[in-house]
Amino acid sequence: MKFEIYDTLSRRLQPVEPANGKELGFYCCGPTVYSSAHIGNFRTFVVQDVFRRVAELSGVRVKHVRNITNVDDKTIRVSMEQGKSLGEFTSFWTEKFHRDCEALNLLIPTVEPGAVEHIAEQISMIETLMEKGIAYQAKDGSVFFRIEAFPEYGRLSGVKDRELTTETTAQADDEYGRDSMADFALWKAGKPEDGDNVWESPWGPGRPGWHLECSAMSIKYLGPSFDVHSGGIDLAFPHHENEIAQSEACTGQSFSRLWFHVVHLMVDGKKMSKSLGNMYTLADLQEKGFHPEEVRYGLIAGHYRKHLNFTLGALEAHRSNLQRLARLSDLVNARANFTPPSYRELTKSSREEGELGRFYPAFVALLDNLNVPKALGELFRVAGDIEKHPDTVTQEDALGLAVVIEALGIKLPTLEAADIPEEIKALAETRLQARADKNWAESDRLRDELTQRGWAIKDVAGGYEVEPLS
RNA sequence: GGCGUGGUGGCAGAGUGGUCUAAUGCGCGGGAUUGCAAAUCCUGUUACCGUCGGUUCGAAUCCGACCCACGCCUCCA
Repeated sequence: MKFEIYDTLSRRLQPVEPANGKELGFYCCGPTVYSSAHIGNFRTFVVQDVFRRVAELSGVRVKHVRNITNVDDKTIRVSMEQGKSLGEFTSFWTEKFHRDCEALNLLIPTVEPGAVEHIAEQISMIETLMEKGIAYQAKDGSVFFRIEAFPEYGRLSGVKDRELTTETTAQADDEYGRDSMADFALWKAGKPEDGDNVWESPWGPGRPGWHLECSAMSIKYLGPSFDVHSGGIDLAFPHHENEIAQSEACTGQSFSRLWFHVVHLMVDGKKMSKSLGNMYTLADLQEKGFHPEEVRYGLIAGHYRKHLNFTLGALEAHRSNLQRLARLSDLVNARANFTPPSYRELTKSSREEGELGRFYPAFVALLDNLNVPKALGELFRVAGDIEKHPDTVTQEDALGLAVVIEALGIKLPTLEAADIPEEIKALAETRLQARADKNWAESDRLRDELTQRGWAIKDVAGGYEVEPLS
């Protein structure tokens, strides 16, 4: 079975394989670093991470490029409001983003270029487009891409003749002096409110348009024509449409071969929005006592091409699933006398049927357009069999489980005891004695006290186990 | 208005012509265990698949209409 993904461009499943036969060029539109990314943003990044893992575990080498948008209207505006330099401001949020990525067990991209470090490349693309007569400078000094000059425009999103259909176009012609309202900015002329955040260019001081950075950086690191480009569904139009137009017009070659888009996350059945107060960040959820692994599980638990309804209740359910998987993994590895190889090690070969034992169907579900829910179903179905008949575990089962868990990027909770503070230990010991004395009232009182202090106690044969309540 | 996606049990979420009275997880019921719990284990939990028609020997799965929800339509993943 080959890895296939639904391609927005051709509107059908397409095999995921490198055109050059060696390495898959994979570009993801990264975050704009002006605040904490929210879980909706992370749904996209986590799905892209699973995509990469599945590709690598099926034997495809991946060059993963994900940009950081560290110069745009918002980063400039907010940094100015806070009286910080753009660099200082965006570094802060970039680091925050990296910490969240790590917590969510995202693989680090092969290259993570920042827009502001690639202004020269962007200017060079604009120059080419100017030479070809596809770009023009408007009266306010900005440079625009002439959509008329690119007849293919609209292929990805199916949007055509947009100026006739949008309401916003009817009003407000020409604040910038564009030839057509549909034309988009390649270079934005500097304005007084931009402060020092302007760069020199042949068209005067200003900054690159947002769409351009992805074209410039993907072409720089993956070449004019590469394999896969991905982002949130909202980016399909206009961002990706514009990327295709400017890139292909500039290089004369076809841009990304495949496109896959991740559908938006809903929270409690509604679109996330500031006014509804349901725009969770990872930190928000951690404050509520949830672990990043549970959040990751929640973000992949629905198929990426459908709305995912994210709820706190579901998050609680995931905790027990993760614990069950951890127990299963221990059981399987012990039975098969198997030590799970590292992720790196696992990606060194492709996966054939038979090699993954009973977990092969779960992996196949992932190869089939990243069907994570189906994969989880298959995973738990086999889990049930194994729990009932542990003696049937094989080497292949053990490898299969390891591969599937790595493909999903699931970090299993450790089953070992956490560090227990002395006073908690003392309470537990006292309770053990009370139980030995059959002093149930005292024993229950001590259990309540432990609970109040945030610890759960379980009685096991001849002793107890304590663990932090989460 | 244009383009697009989806409506499956208490919740989440697979399933795209027959083995579907529909996977899986959570929840819930019963039992074992426990001083009582928790955790764990066993066991049960019969959704007719938005509505109405149509095609077919046969549809959750195909077609049509309608209802509803959601997304994109200039910088929001």
